[in-house]
Amino acid sequence: MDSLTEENYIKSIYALSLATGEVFVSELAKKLNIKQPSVNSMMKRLATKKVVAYAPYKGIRLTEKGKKEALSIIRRHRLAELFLVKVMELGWEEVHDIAEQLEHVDSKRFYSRMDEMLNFPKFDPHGEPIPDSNGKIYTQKRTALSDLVEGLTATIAAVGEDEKSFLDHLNAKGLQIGDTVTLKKRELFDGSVTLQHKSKKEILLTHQVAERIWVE
Amino acid sequence: MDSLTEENYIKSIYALSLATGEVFVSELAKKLNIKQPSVNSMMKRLATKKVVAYAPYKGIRLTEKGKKEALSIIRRHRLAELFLVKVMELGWEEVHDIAEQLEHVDSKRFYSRMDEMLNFPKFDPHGEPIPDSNGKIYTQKRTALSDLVEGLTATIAAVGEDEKSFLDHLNAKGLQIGDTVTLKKRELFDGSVTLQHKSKKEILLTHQVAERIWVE
DNA sequence: TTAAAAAGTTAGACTATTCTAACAAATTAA
DNA sequence: TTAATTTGTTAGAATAGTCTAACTTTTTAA
Ligand SMILES: [Mn+2]
Ligand SMILES: [Mn+2]
Ligand SMILES: [Mn+2]
Ligand SMILES: [Mn+2]
Repeated sequence: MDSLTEENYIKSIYALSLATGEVFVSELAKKLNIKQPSVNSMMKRLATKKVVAYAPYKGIRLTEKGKKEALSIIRRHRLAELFLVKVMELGWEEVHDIAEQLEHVDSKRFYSRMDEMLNFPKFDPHGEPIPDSNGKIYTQKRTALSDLVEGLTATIAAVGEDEKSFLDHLNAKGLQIGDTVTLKKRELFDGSVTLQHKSKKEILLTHQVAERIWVE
Repeated sequence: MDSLTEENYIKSIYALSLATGEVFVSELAKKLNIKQPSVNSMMKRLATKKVVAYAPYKGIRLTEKGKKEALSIIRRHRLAELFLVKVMELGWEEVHDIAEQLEHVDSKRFYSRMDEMLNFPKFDPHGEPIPDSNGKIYTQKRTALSDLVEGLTATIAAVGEDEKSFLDHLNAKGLQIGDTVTLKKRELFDGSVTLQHKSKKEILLTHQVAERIWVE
């Protein structure tokens, strides 16, 4: 079994390698807020455990075993987040930090009961897909709200971040998963967008925020 | 803040010192399944943190601060166990191991929501009192089923152990918290007892089992 | 194609936990 | 009240994680 620390490394490697399949020591170090030499020695350890493929000066990539483990951790994290929102009625902005801890709980029963109580859900409270128990995960290219064509209407499907500060911001703007928005105007100068919201209100979002909202 | 390891020491010290107020290095070592020198060095550390009062060759005792921390951990453990049984519908025999992990989750919200959902419960699934958020805990002398006078009828209030193997045994015997039993006969030879159960069945328990069941 | 700059490694050190071996104090038994 | 036996402590070592300092390789820019 992996330690909590190892699980966190694996999860981060998975997230960072989604785009290109590989990650660099420097990226991992920044993401985990630790120094490069620490990452370097952990990679040697994970390589010994056959979780990553790693050769000096080359990028890091998860092995099939490593991917399986990553998806299992992500499954637990997202299932926990949804449970906290649906069953325990916490806000979508306060569940990530708790799920960071619950994802390391070692108990098949705990998670299978969550899964049952939530009726085998497919998405977490932030719209992210929940891998199934075999590690299969729903994926499809998504459109960022910042790239939506002017004049078009779309539905908010997911948010690309679940940090409290970002979600507090969306709460303040009155935006939620499932909301329908129409892109009224995109400023050429700074990429900020003005939305027409179902609430009839016009909402202004900076590019930084709009690019973290996925629509379909 | 205390580490998970420190929390486990504190909880064990509390449990072992209930009777006399103090614990010995050897007892703690046995309970935690670690060697005496490890306990010794941890006691030095906890003494520095003012969690225990400790002098070489003298017993260990929790300070007021240590007791508060112990009760807070026990509260989280028991709240979690009850939540797992009442909300997640797990069996009383399978919740202890999960609660051992959940008790270390650092989140006021998580526990206050459990408390609310359970309507501020006073007892856990094993009949043990749940300390309130100020650390107050209900206590009263209890009678062991093994000490019940022959012929008397009583109600099972709690079980003194929540290990799966013990609870599986009670499940097999058909005994639960709240059940009314009459002590039909106590064998002088081995202290085993025969009960008349509400289910009309007669149940035979060894002394070892009967002394771990509290009645009132 | 050199010279910076960036990225990655090694070496050595430190904290948290725990262990074994060896020694000391306290308790128990003869 | 000696001699065992039990309990507790010290010393020294090991593993998991991390860090800083000092290189080494790669990459980027000039
Ligand atoms: Mn999350
Ligand atoms: Mn999420
Ligand atoms: Mn328990
Ligand atoms: Mn219990």
